[in-house]
Amino acid sequence: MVTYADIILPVPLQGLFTYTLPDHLASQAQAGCRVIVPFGNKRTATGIIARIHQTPPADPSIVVKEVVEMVDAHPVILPHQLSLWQWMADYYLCSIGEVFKAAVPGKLKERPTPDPSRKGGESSGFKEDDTAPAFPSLTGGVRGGSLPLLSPAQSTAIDSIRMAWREHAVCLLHGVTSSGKTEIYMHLIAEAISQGQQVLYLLPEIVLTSQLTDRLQTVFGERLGVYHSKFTDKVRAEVWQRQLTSAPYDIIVGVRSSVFLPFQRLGLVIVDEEHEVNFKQQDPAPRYHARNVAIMMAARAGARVLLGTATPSFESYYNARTGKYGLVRLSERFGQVALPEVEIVDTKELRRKRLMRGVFSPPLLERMNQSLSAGQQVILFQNLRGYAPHITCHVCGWVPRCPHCDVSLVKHAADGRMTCHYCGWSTSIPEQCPNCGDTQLRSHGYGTERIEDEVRKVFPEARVARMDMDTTRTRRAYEDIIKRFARGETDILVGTQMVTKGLDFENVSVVGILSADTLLNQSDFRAYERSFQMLSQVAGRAGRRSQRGHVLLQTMSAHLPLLQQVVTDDFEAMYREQMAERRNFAYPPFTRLIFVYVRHRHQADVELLAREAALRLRQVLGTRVLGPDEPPVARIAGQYLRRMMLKLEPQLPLGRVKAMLRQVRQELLTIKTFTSAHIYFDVDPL
DNA sequence: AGCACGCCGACT
DNA sequence: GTCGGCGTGCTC
Repeated sequence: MVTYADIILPVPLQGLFTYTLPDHLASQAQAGCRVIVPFGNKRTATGIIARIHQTPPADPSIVVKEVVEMVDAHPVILPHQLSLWQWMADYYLCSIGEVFKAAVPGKLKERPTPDPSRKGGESSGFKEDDTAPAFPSLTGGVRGGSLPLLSPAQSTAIDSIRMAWREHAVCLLHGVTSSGKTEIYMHLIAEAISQGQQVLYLLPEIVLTSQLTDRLQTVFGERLGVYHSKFTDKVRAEVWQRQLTSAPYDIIVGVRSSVFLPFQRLGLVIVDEEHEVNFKQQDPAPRYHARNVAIMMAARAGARVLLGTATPSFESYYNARTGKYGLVRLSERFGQVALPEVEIVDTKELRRKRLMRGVFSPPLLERMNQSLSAGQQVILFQNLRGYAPHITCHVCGWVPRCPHCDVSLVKHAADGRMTCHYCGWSTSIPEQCPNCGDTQLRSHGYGTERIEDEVRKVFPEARVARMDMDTTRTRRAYEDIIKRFARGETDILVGTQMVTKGLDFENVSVVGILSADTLLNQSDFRAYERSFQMLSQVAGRAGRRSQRGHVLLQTMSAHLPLLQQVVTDDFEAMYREQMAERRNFAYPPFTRLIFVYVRHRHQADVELLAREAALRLRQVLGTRVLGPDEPPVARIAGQYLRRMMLKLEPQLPLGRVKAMLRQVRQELLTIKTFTSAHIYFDVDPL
């Protein structure tokens, strides 16, 4: 009898590919093992066996090829992972091959170079990589330190969490800033591993600094593994392989992609900062939400889930309030840290009175001066990197734009270039206007680089550092900035969102939000939810243990009710108000959204395709289809984009809708003029 | 997504 | 004459 294997290949094509397994390979082949197969014209690819069976493909026109080589003697993808991959492909409307691509470190997808010390075809796995393998950056912690002591409020919270888990797989921990969620996590982790279970601790990229990992390593020592996107692919592949051995890490602290790691006895998943938008992968496919994938993964393993945050996402809070998740509150600040005082600064008024000094208002300058002269530190938040978001010619009004995208170029003074923040294209800043030849090119608006400049002018004595994507290219640079600030070697830290996330600095007494307006003026329905989250988080950086901090929130819309809610740290009021809006306008969590994107290199074709797609979708979904319209940036890297929004009420059979979407895409792409187009979906977009 | 094939334009 | 642009089709 012929043995067939259905193989997952790293391509954006629907479905699996069937190959025959020659007898000498069939005996050792298992689902989850890697294989080398011929694919396409004289190409070979590394794939994963999804299934082994005896049924030839139904389509007689398919010429079945043979598996060339087995890479692994034992599976590198476990059965529950394969099942999770399939769920992701179905739910997020992508191919399982795309999930494979995102899930597995590059090293494991390459054809392995023959290892001279072993026989071919057995190069997989880990040498049991006898002695405990050396993981240079990961070990070296104190082995088995002691757990932190808990306050009564924290102990009560832990009891409530355990209680909630009796009824719900998922529990949301709504704990105000500085309430000490991390200590709670540590106790729950210790409890899980003492029962022989493994723990996954998910964090948004930016919070995963040595500040936290050092602390965890002090307690958990070598049982802790770290999975960070700033580690090399090699290290990530090693962590993966180690998780397959009989001595895996008990705890993995990691970013979004660590939900893909193999766990053999997962008992607990912690998603810290669960509201964080970075948990959602934007591009490329799979456009997945790591929190939701983690919940699905935990369900497969029978593990409990704890979602922690000071500002819950509406989705999670709604799930908790409606009884789908357990809900535990922690409203007491650890060590009686005072809530920072948030002061709204009306820059519109101050500008009118000509009292602004560049981007700085008098109250902000005053607080900064006080703080600096008391030997304390200041954080300044500006949500844009670079020097200035626009340059214009003072004479003719010319604005440099990206030749490939529909955006203007951002001036970066450090390298004298102007750069597209979408495709990365850049060119040197011209000496004179290419349009009229004048020499007066002017900068408009402020990025972090320019803020840093201004700060140095106003506070020439202060030691200033900047933290954004430009200054933290390497993990080293990133850690250095944080460490220097933590040691008090920096007085003022200027930065993008990076400075807002979970970094605890004892000596920060003033936080300045230079302009909340770009945040507040975003045009989508989540603008206020997001603004509240971000503003509360920045505010939380001010004044920890010993003193009450001051937050100065500069804005031109000083009278927005949302800002009062930030001042009083009133999440409930914000939630109630915004939920009323969501209900009225049928937005999540009252509906599910799917964005349908079409992309083409010709503008005329993309419009034609978008119109045709909308027409066909409306035949089935009617008024649930909105658009097509232009997304905020309607051309990226030379490709034109259009977008439709599907608003689906919860009662709608989602499986059938998704099958229809796949079908419509399929049909549209077979039309001659659209064959070179792209149609893709963003399920639960953020 | 890759990759090969095949068909027109402006070069040595 | 031919190098190379990209439009098209295919991958078990």
